[in-house]
Amino acid sequence: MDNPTDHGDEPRSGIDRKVEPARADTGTLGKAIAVLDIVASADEPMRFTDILALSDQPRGTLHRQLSNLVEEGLLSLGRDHSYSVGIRLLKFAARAWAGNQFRVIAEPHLRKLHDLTGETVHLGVLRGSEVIYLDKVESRQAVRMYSQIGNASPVYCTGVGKAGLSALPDAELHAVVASIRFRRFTDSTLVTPDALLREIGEIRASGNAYDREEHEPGIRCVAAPIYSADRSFVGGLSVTGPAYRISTDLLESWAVLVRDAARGIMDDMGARLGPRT
Amino acid sequence: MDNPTDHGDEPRSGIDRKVEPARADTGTLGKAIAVLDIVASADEPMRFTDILALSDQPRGTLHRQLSNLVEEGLLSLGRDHSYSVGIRLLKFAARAWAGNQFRVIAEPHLRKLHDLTGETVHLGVLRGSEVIYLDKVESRQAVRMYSQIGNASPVYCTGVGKAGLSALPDAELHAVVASIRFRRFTDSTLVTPDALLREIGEIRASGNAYDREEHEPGIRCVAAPIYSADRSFVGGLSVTGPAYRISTDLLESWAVLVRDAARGIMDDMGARLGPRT
DNA sequence: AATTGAAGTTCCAATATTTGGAACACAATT
DNA sequence: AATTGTGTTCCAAATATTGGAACTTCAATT
Repeated sequence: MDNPTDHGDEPRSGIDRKVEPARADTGTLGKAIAVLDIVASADEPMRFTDILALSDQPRGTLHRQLSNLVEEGLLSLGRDHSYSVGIRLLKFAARAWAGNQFRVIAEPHLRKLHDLTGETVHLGVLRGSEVIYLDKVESRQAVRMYSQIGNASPVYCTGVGKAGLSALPDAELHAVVASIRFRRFTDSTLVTPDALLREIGEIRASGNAYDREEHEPGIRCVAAPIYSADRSFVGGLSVTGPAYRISTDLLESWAVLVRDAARGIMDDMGARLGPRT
Repeated sequence: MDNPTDHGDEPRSGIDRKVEPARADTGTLGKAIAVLDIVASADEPMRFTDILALSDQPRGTLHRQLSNLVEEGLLSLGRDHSYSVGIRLLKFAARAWAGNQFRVIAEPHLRKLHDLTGETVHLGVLRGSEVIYLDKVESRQAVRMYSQIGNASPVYCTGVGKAGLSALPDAELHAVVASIRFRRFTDSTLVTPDALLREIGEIRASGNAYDREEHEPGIRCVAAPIYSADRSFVGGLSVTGPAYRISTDLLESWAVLVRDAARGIMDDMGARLGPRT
């Protein structure tokens, strides 16, 4: 819940002062978005000097970039000179969500899976070494949905993440795994590339990924991968619940349901996106 | 859609160059975001040529801009060469929402207002001539929340919008009103600047704005403005319900509740944002 | 199967934009 | 009043963007 989008790093260069480029060149836009990302990744509003310390830009340059971002509504500048993410992004995101074909297609399947299991169902897509949650169906909607949708979690300790990884071609899989900065969330968290790759192998064989309290203590889930034929799109869905209520056996009994739902979604994607007439 | 800040030079120059809404100059970033906005404003994925027709950029330029946006994850490019809004924006928006101090402060007040009235409560902020909804509390959350949050509606035919307008200094108010392109949604929609300004006067006097089926037939609401002392921030909140259930008298009886909630939010903002230590 | 045309992509010299160091302004603190 | 920390502005030099034209790809049509 904290690592920024940057992946890709500089293998050598003993000093690791700055993060950044390594991405294909996106010019001026890329630099501006990197600044936006810095602000978005912080837990609270940042002041100019804070951002200056994290970006490796000179003062004058950073100042103009921030001004432009504010002018465009992508950032908002408080009276106390603190920058936070702008509401214009909400508008863009509402469009991104409503218009996401994958999500729209998946929605009825998520509901059905929720009806069958009675537990929370998640839908997510891979983005670099993160999973971004696209949708969620749960019984009690007392908890705010926004707390989950759009949120990013690590690939290596979530069911949806590992399911997605299992669908990647080996070359991409290894590239992603190599870019992961492992962090131990619980006693069960996989914290080495080897352990993760071994598990990916099992997921490929069985068709299901599990999160055995690897991200949050007391939370388990079973997941299955969803992907387009050419792997240009890779994600997954999962059923999640508290360990005290969901025994390992019960969880495993849902595996086939989750696979079926994933299969159904992929069939629908093929039908709707494939022919394209 | 924003008011042009002066970038005064070129006093005369009889020639009218075709270009642009005269926004303050945001350089390369602004052009890229304008392209993003074109894609986000469409109802379905757009192909290169469609975008080309709406942007007044040459092919080569537009192509690079799109490539950069895709590379940054702000757009996604389908196999069929169609562009749609990228999921990275969801991640940014999740941060924008979770971190929005105004929303966080307002939330308990929204809930209380919902408890008192039993109807749907909205929270929104002004952005140019639009209202962007930040939060929503309703009884049945069966309807997906995302369908509302982040969505933009016109200022001139929504309760929150008119409430917000009433809190603007006259200069800004007139600038915004002048920029509105009125459209008739229902028989009751206000479609002239004069009618709108007259109503703003009444709202300023009474402290409450009403939407009397002006945006959607059968939907009424009562709203009140929320604003910071220096008007750097302007929004509103409202209670909305179906006309068949909410009589005009009932709606008016809630006016004071809505004003009280707005007052409570502003007090809390003052307490939390004002001192700032 | 070959042809055609529309859609998408790449290239590169000319041009406009960004860069970044340093000076300037403002506010809070000593 | 002086000092320090922060935010803002300025402008010549460096760099990225621009946009017309050529090239490629794909699908429809002959």
